[in-house]
Amino acid sequence: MKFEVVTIKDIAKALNLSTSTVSRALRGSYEISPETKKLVLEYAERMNYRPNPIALSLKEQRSRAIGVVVSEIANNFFSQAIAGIESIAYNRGYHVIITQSHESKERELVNIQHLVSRSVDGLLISLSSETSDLSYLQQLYEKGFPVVLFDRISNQIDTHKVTADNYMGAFHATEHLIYQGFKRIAHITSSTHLSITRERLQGYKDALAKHHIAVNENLIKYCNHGGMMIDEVEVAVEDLFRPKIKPDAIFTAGDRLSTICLGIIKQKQGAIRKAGFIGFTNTNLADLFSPPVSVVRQPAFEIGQSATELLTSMIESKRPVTTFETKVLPTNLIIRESSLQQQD
Amino acid sequence: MKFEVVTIKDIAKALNLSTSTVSRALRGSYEISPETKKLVLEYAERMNYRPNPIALSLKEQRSRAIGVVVSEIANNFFSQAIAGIESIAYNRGYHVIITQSHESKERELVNIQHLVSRSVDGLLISLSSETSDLSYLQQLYEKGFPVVLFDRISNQIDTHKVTADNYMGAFHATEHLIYQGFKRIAHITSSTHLSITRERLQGYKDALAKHHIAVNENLIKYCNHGGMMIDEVEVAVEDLFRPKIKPDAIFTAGDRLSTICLGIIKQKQGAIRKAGFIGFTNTNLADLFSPPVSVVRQPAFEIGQSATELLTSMIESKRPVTTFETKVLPTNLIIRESSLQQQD
DNA sequence: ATGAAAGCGCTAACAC
DNA sequence: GTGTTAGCGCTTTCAT
Repeated sequence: MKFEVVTIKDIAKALNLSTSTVSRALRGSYEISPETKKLVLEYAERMNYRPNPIALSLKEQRSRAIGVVVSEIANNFFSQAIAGIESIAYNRGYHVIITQSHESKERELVNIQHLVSRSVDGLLISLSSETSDLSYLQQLYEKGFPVVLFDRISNQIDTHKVTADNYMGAFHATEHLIYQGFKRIAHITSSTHLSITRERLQGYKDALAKHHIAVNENLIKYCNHGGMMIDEVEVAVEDLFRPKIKPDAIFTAGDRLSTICLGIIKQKQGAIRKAGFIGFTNTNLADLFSPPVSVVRQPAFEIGQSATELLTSMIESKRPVTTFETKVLPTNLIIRESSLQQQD
Repeated sequence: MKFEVVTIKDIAKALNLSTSTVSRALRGSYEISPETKKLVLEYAERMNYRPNPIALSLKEQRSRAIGVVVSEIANNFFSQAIAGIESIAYNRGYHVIITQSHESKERELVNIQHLVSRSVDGLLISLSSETSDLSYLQQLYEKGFPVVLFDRISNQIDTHKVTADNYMGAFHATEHLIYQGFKRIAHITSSTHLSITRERLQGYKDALAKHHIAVNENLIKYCNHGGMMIDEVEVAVEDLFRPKIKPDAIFTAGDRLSTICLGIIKQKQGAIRKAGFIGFTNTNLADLFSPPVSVVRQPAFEIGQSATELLTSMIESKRPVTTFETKVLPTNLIIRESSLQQQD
């Protein structure tokens, strides 16, 4: 069952022209006489003709659509990044198709394959926390398929990349805690497969080192599902606070991790409540928390925009692109109550 | 530039068969000899053959994909609903294409047209707050195109619909405030174009009526952009608290509206702080707020699931579907501190 | 059991 | 300036 859409053929028949003439008239070819052109255009308008993008994709092997793969749209960072992606894509004439990997490498692969076979013209990817083997993506990129990595990137692939300055973001957050007088700063982060994990971890460690605080591996907890499983975070927090000597501050490395961790802390009350807290998150609600929460905020919208600009320029480039850039955008340290030393 | 994908033609050539034989072998037709079948299947496997979905869509006028149009994915209700949609769609073999209207009726229309012309097999729509004229959608539905409305529905179209019980949700929220002793309960809501606005408003009014409290139109504020524009909400809150006699409680009718409103209240301090508060929102962070915020929570995931089940059954139905159901799922009133009467 | 050919909607090289 | 034709990848009728 099809929904009676007008095709070029219908117009041609109605106007006693050939399909090619109609096609040419529609796209304003100079070879067509003004009268015919007018005739066709008006009729098409009247019949509400719309070119069939599927036929176009099949013919031209392109779709004027770009595919996006993120782990989770219910994540402030990603929904803001997607807004940035759409803002650029739409006024360059691209549609945006959003898919989620839910931090699963299989799902990520399925999504990528589906998007590619649907002839998206390029891909914007933030890797799942499970992904360590990028060979599939690598093959794609070697065949010249335009891919831009953002947020969670990888050096296994040589292409354009856009991320926040995770290292400095973590460094400044940690240093801020140190300046506040915290001594035993815990770090809760996700899988070390992720570039963002490694960068933030390094920033944390280097800040400690700068201030002559020894890194204590017991104060670093890895939640490999990045907050997708609450239990994992709960165990991490419990582990952190079980020993006699407890951390006096927590620094979390991700959106979900931060909010889940705050929830657990709130629930557990007691000693934990008193620890300082700062986390990477793009929530707009941090102000509303009790206490208001200090955060490292990423320029999510701008990251989305920048990645999309690079992608569309790759797509539209005549010659294969061979030199790539990695854009690193500064993060924003927003200090609220949660990371201040309490005077009691 | 295409990415060297194997086509049926390639296989046919390599195996000295016709494309039709290969096609049939691939789909396991009984007319093909076991040997040929085996040969083809193995070769296809080896070459990593994947049918081209675009060609299939063009041929079959269907795509095994469903389109989703929501106002904003950066909204807890919608991202949860989308998770529900995906959970059903994927194991019925459908892909999900997500688009956002950003509460703009033009954008909504563009998205719908794009999805339809891309041959999605059906549409899951939550209307934008600007949408009042559904004639385009109506045409679609009259041609037999499967559409299911969810959350923000309309009686202009006779099809399957799934929503939360907005009326009762609002009724109970309001009644709860009344039981707490609040007398001047304000209601901040969005455009009356939206079904959810009207239903929640009615629930609010009826609860007041039941308890013999006169409805005061000055206590009802309409933010036509549903919280997309902060200013609008700010003006509403200011209007509410400018008069000498101020409201003693606020009941907000939407996700964004609720959180923005809380932000404004927090910022303004003073008298407003003391008002009771409850709002429709699906945020998981309400517990973390100060004070913890009472909410009306919608079964977003289940709404998404249910809508998708109805849609796929419509898509797969042999005969045109003529009787439709409207599913109404109960909301969940979660009482925390913000809506309790303070004893001071 | 297999092949040839048409057709889904569109464009473009090649006539005339 | 306009028409004819082939082809994008696939399925399917119709021959054989």
